[in-house]
Amino acid sequence: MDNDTRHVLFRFFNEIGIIAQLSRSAMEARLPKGLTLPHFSVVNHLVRVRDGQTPLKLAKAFQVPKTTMTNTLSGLLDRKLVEMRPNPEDGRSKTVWLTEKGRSFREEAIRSMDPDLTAIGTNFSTDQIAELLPVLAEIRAFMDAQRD
Amino acid sequence: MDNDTRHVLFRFFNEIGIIAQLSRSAMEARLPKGLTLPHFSVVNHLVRVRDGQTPLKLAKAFQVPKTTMTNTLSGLLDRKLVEMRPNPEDGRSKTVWLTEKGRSFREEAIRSMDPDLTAIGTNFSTDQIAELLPVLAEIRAFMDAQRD
DNA sequence: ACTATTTAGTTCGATATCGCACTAACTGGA
DNA sequence: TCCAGTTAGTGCGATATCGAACTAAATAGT
Repeated sequence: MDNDTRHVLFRFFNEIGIIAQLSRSAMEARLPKGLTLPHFSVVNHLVRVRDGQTPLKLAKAFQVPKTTMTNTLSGLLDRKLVEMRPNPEDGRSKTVWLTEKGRSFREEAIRSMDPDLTAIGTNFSTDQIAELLPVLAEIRAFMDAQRD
Repeated sequence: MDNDTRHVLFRFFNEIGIIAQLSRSAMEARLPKGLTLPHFSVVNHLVRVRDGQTPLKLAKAFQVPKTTMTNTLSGLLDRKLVEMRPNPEDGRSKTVWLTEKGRSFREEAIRSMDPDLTAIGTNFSTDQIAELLPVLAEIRAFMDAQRD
């Protein structure tokens, strides 16, 4: 493999990693103490997609081991942002539902992140960022398919 | 803030986060058991930039708390991939140096990642990825400046 | 020179991630 | 109707991350 190519890819993943790290800590700085990005992400996912999903399905959606999802969900349960109900279709399983508190937590969190997003939106062309999305999505999909 | 804009930015950071997660686990799958991405990154940094830096300087370069760097370095020390020497310019401080084992570890690690990088290099236009770098670097630099 | 403040690094405790192993429940084949 | 194998979720132990508090050394102000 070409040395320049390797270098480009290394830099690419390096930039990606740093931005991910910075955005994560920026988001967590806005969340109530004790809540992390995964907590928000799960609640957000339940709003955007739909609630009532099983923990395993969530673990797969976020590509984390199910033990990690168990842990994340227990934090949300402790704070009553979600609740569990039995899965009528499978006695081993559960379903995860948003509470009112969970929905308002999400809205509040999104609102609190607005200043940071606005800062980026005003300093960068949103169109330019939007143009990155297809490439990023392709790369993400490819890597996702590779992992196994 | 415009709802569409918010959505674009959310998706952007979401894609970034997923790619970071996937690339991290892909890399770690290639590393010797017990070594993580930060371990590799530090060794790689010492080769690319130069060794003999202080732990604090490394912590700042990677934007992690110094306690995290202490922990990462202790893993590298245990495996004799780096060694510490006193800092002649500051009695409180240390300097971190690569060992021969550290250098060959880095080369071996890079070699072992080649298949994965090649897969991406052949399925995507490297030029296209290279074009993303300036934008990503700008965003990274902006966010970096924001955090405080 | 002396003291207060700052700085480099570590220790400690809390929490997140995640592999392994376990239980309970479902499924498929005789 | 059994039983073997699979699947959903959890408990536990190991390690990573990181804030708070500490020690030792440097520095700044007087």
